Amino acid sequence: MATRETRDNVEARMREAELRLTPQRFAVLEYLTRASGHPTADQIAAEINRRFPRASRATVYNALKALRDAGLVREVATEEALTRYESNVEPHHHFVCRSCGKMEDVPTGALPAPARVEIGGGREVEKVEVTLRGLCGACKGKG
Amino acid sequence: MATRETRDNVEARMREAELRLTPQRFAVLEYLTRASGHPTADQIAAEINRRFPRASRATVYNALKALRDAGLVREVATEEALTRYESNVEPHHHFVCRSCGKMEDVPTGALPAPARVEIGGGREVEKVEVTLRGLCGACKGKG
DNA sequence: ATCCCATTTTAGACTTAATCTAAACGCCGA
DNA sequence: TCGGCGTTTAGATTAAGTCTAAAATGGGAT
Repeated sequence: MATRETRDNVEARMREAELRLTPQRFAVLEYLTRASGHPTADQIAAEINRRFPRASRATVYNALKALRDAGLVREVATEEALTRYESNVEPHHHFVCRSCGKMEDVPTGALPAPARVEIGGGREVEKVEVTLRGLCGACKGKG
Repeated sequence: MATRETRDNVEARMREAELRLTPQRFAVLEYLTRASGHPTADQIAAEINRRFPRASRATVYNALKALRDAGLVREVATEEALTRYESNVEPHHHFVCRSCGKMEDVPTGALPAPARVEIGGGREVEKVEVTLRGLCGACKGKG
């Protein structure tokens, strides 16, 4: 259940971001604020549809896009999707250019990421993925 | 062009992994060995189809799966796919359980990942994503 | 309070990555 | 060489996400 405080806070954040306060958009942010996990767009759509049975997929994606652009929510990619392959199986990191999409290898030595990681919580870390994002040399030159 | 050395090396790696040496599978690994980038399954399929016009998508995916299971190729997820959302926009890392798929936040302080990164090559790093993968406490308990 | 209109929502078709299926094929050990 | 079983094939299917055009509406202007 959304508390009064949560509702007011969500509303304030949306006003501050100069986002039009539609009920659907509001519901998306309100749900994400109290959701403990990292819901997928589908899970969010299911929740929104409980209150707005006619809400379409596009509405949810539109809302998420607007909230993301406003810096109110964050997107996190998971591995269950478009995949790239390489035969270099030695440990290394990746740099992905946000302009041209090119992916480049980055030697492990370039970053102080540890081989063994202990984060507690009874979890067993098997591997660490580090992805750097930004502009590659070529795209940076083009302005 | 594949050199004789490359072909022999690819063949040896497949034999060592006890993988049946089909021409299509061979071509996939051979292509990945000389490909400098990080091709997608589609790009790999296009290349394979130049030599095997009747090769189907499933063949490419089967080959990649077999090579991945044998440790000869690595899969790298990119951001262009299934996305999860959260309203926590403060910097932090993620732990993803390979058994139940649950994603959990990991405080930045738990890892020595730097806020600013310099990797050279004229590239401008705008953000660093760190994803830890393994077994969560609950799944570890279930054996 | 009402009007207006740019923004947003809606329904559903469309795109694309990846998986599944069942039948035909072919690698490789005996 | 032969035969079994793993692999390939063609095409249907699933699923995430995008697109479109028409209808609805938030919120500033009057």
